[in-house]
Amino acid sequence: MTQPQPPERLAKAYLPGEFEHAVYERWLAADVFAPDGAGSTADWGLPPFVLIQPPPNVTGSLHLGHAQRTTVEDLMTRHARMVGRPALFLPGLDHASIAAQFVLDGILAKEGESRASLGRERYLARMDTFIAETREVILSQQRRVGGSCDWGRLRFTMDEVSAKAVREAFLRLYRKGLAYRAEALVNWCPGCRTSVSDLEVIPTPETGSIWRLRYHLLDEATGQPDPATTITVATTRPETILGDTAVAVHPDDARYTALVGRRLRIPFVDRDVPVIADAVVDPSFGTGAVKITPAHDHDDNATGTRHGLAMPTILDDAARITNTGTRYDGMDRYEARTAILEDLAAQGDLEGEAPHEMVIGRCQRSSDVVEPRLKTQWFVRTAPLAAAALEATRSGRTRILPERFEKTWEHWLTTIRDWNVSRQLWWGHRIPAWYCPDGHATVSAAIDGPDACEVCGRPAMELTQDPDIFDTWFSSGLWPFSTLGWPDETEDLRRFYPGTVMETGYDIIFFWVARMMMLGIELAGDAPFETVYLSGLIRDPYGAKMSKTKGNTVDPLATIDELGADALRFALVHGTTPGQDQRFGTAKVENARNFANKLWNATRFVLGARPATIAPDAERRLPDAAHLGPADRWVRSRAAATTAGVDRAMAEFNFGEVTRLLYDAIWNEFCDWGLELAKVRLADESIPAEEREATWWALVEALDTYLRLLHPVMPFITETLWGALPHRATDPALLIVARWPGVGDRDLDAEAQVGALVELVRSVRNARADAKLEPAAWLPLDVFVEPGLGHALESLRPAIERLSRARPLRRHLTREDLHGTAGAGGNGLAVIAGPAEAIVGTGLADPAAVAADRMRLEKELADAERLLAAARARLSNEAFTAKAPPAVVEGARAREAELADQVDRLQDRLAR
RNA sequence: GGGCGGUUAGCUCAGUUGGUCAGAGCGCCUCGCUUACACCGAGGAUGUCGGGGGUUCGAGUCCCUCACCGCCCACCA
Repeated sequence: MTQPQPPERLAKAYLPGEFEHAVYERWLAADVFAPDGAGSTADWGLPPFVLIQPPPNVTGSLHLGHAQRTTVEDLMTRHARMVGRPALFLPGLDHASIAAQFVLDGILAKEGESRASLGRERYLARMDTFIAETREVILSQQRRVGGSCDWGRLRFTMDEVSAKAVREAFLRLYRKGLAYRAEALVNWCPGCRTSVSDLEVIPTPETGSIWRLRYHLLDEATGQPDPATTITVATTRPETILGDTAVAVHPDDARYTALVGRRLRIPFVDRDVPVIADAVVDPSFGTGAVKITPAHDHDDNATGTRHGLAMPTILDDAARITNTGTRYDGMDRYEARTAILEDLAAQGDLEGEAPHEMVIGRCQRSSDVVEPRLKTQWFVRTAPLAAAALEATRSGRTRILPERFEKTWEHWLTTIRDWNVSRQLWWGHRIPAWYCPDGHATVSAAIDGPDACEVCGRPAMELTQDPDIFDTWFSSGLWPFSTLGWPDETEDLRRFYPGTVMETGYDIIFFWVARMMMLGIELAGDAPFETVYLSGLIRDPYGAKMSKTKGNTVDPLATIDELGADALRFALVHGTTPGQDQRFGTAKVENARNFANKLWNATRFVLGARPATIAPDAERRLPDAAHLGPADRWVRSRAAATTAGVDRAMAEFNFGEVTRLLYDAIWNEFCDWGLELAKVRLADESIPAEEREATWWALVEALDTYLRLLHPVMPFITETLWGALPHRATDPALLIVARWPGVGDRDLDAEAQVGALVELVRSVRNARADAKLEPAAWLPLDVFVEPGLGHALESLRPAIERLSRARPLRRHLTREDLHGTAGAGGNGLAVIAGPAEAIVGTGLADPAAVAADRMRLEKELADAERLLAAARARLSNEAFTAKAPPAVVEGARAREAELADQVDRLQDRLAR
């Protein structure tokens, strides 16, 4: 460990921009981010903590969602590090093939270029230059937020380590029959010119039309259409009649029973197709007769398979009509729709049109209407993988937080369909499958591909590689182990797989989390993480999802520039609940900045209040217990209580609670009372030096504890302030690798005594404010406290005088004495605060003040009587005393006694 | 059509296993530049915890139901 640095000077004002960058540089220089770095905490013999982070898109820039994730991830990592676990927060980037291509295509379009005009090779070269520009952006932003990532282990899903893992993963899946190639219906986006997964199709409610079309049945004798016998189908997609290969009706639908088995002619293509019976048809919908287009509709495809129907494809990559031999070939799907409707109308077969509410699948990326289409693609067989993933969560091997998402998880994995992993894009991992002229497929993990066709032995030169690439999520799904060098048996893989916590937004639970689970268990032999922590989404102040197109994004960097990264981080977790969306406005960040400012100034005060008998560079000492006053003991005890609370909240992943506890403890306890009570004592030369020293050391100790506890959330300011405090010889130079505080002993006596005196001061202030007395005026205060409080009162007398602006403060040893002398005749403001009572001397008070005081006391009496009545009613209920736990009944009795006493005293006072 | 979440002070939200839990921040009102902090301090006001039932000695806290708002999943042409 490095020697502690001498205390630093703190600037008068809290200016986060002045030190955040420098602090980050110090961490980097000290090599504390790597779990095995020179400054790491890895040597304490605890198991590693591995945080798995969703790698942001390489072309992206930081939005609040990233900042929030980074904050939560980083705070867990920092906490683990301080606890002493070798903590790995591995940073990375995702190549995001479809998203990146979408961005680049947009840029190219502005230059008058396109994917097609450049060609694959030049396009990919262009992509390389593009991401070279963008990749540093997001990484530097992550640093600004304070992510304590191990930059030496930075991974990119398109780097060679990842590429090797992708090839190997696919080969292994293929060999086990878990990856297969087949012609199947896929979701085709005509805009992106690729297939997309089911998850990337967004069901969009829209108002369209539903048309009724008339098909002519064939005369059984002549085989020609019978103008008199027709069947009417309802469709929202008239253009697909060109691909119809049947009309289906429900088997029990009496209207059509006679027609089942007969044939009819599809117009324009002149195809004769059967009327079939299938229970998929809902007789109550439309006309009860459905046209079947097996190549362009998911339902119809299933129907077609059941009935062995032909499946002609009638749409090309651009969703133009093709292959029908009609005049519609070459027309766009919507042009063709219009044309076909016109033609049908012309021949009298368009029976009607009606508006229709429906749900249309649109591409998540381009918003184009997705077209179901038959295509030969690679698929991953998900059933066995999903079963294993479910087993992992059901057995508790992997825990999902918040737990309610387990239901979603279960549902999705039990109904999952095979995963289409082929994409007709260029930017991504090329599928490592080669085909020989005879159509045999050879999958190879070798970087140069196979030597020969594994079926017929044709040489490599006669083989051609599949032009398609993998779905981005295929490589992302390998992230927890591909980043560690898998499939090689690396030291990192051995140490850091499986990971500990995976944090991400609940919106990618299926896209990413499920895929990591499935692939991790199958390929790396174990579930990739112990805990899945799902964060809520950040929304704008009006509750809308933030998006660039809406222009309602908050730029985290601008916020950091203005208010500091610590404030942003604090605001992002303060008052939040796991998995719950949060609306986000700058007011929260300002509050957090104010809190940081408070902490800054509190530290400045403590440093400045150092008794002269302690050298500026003194080594940190524990206060000598014998010299501690009640307030000092209170401060220490409250720090212990806070530590215990923070530990509990951290263990429950309840980070909103962590910040709440610290905010309250630091602001409302430590600053408002701890410092105020210590202030007078520290400045009082008449108090023995050793006592003042003890007080100061107690403050330093508590502040040290709070800085440690707060460090995971507000790393920059805590590091800076901590650096300015005196340290122990055993402390490291940097807070980031300092020990997480142990839970100290509570001092309940001190808590009770100081708590009572704080209450007394509050009550006095209250009474003075109610009576509208001059706040600055020093007024005599006569006090009685119960015997147990006497010592604490005397010890804190100067502070109490100051805080309640009491001069002189006279202590009475009996209640009678207090009221008899000071409060005779009802003079002065009476204050009754539990074990303490006081009278604020107002001298010859003006009648208005006296009246106001009386009103206050009467209100207090009324409140107390009401509460007392409630308490008594409760206790007189035998069911309560019999059934409630003894501790609760005991508490109620104590409460009753207390209230009764208070009522007595108030009545007594009012009677004088 | 299923599933999940939300409905608590003017606004944004916390409220662990049911028993001083009716709270915080912002905003608002009244005071105060007291030598850490006006990015501050002292004090104050505002809620039948969405509606209705139920369980319980006791319910924002558990159960049922209804009403809105939002999200996810889903093959009705």
